[in-house]
Amino acid sequence: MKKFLLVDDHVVVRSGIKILLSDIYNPAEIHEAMNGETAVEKLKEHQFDLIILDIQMPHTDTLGLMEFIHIKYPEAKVLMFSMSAENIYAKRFMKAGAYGFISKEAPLEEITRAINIILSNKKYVSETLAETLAEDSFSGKSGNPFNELSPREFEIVSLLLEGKTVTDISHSLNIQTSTVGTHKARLFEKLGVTNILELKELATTYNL
Amino acid sequence: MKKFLLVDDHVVVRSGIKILLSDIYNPAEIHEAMNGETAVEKLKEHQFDLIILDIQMPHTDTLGLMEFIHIKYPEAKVLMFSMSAENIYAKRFMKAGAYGFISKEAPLEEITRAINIILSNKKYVSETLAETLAEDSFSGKSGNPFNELSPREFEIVSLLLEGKTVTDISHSLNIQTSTVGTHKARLFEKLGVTNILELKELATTYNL
DNA sequence: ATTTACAGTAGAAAAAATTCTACCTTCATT
DNA sequence: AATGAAGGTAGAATTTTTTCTACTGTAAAT
Repeated sequence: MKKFLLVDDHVVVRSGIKILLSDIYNPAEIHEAMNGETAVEKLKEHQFDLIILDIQMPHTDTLGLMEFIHIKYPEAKVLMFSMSAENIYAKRFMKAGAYGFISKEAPLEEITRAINIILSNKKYVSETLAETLAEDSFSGKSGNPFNELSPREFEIVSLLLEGKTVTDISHSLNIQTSTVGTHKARLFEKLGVTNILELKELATTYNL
Repeated sequence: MKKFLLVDDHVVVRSGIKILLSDIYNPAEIHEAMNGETAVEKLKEHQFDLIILDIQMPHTDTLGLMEFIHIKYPEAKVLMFSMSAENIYAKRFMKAGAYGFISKEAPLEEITRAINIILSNKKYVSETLAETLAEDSFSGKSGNPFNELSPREFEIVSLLLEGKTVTDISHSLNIQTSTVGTHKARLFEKLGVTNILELKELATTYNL
């Protein structure tokens, strides 16, 4: 009998996945956790075949949890479940050892397919995500994306995250606004973000 | 037999509510819609006892939909379902004619209770929300600064928080960028913030 | 009935940010 | 020694945002 762990803070979502799961695997042993803490407890008690992990939960560092599971319980396969579609974090979760990444908006069949693929020990990623991943597996990038930044870019990203404007920065660094602008554009490109809010979010996940 | 309509873009959420519902009312006729458009079609075809409406759906103006239902089908009672807890939107939806407002984080019993109360023709609000509503119905100020915003300002603040630029907003709202700029400046002033990151922080504090 | 307050709008001017191109360095690789 | 990639810089042109002023309608208040 397959053992599952659902980690999500919403009852209705857990219930929904539960029936989906018991439609595919019957009988199935399904455990639930509504936060990271409970999830860790459950992990101590059982050995799961599949963990379905919601990406956004209050008071929970999901990326950290993902890494923890990968290191401590490498045999447990994790499917990340995200509210928003192709989430900017997908890549990072895959690198942290997730077996799959899927959006809650996905049709039922795709979710089912993802679960089946993972249970047969293969990784699941959507087509679009697969492309993105393939792209930089060549360039061998890994780990914290902020490490890719040059010293100057890092300096600027820090000021940007403090709410400083391009002009502020150009003054305190005694360079032209266009120079700051160039750095900013390059670092946005490197980090794969398109605006300051996304940058902030990314920085938060890497607790910068 | 009771007739229900579930409006939510996530399959798993709909499934979750569905089993919850059929636990309480059996038999029950349950219809589903994954966006506003489909919901409107369903409304033409059936007369529902209860509509459960997710507050955040892409490509859907849920507040507008709520108002539409209230005007066009005043006998249909709507329970708003929100991802985040005591959400700043709650009040607006209640004013737009919703019969209840509940968080997806709420325990099962509370969701059940909410549904039952509404089906017996009474309004349901959580204790904390009830307080908030009572509070500023006679004493002007409430703690939440977002309540000071005008409808238009609120609309704009939401888009800003999604990372939309002033120009984006001016297009989607069909107004001048200078107009959006004015709204933005006024709302920054009202909220006491000076940049988008502070705005985001404030919004997070108030669970928006 | 008149005033006052607020919300929504925008034109014009000014300021800020972005984009594009390009010029130096430095440093590693062939 | 030569080539090339990457980092830091900026001028110029362009686009976007901000600021300031001001007109309008509606709703509450005197």
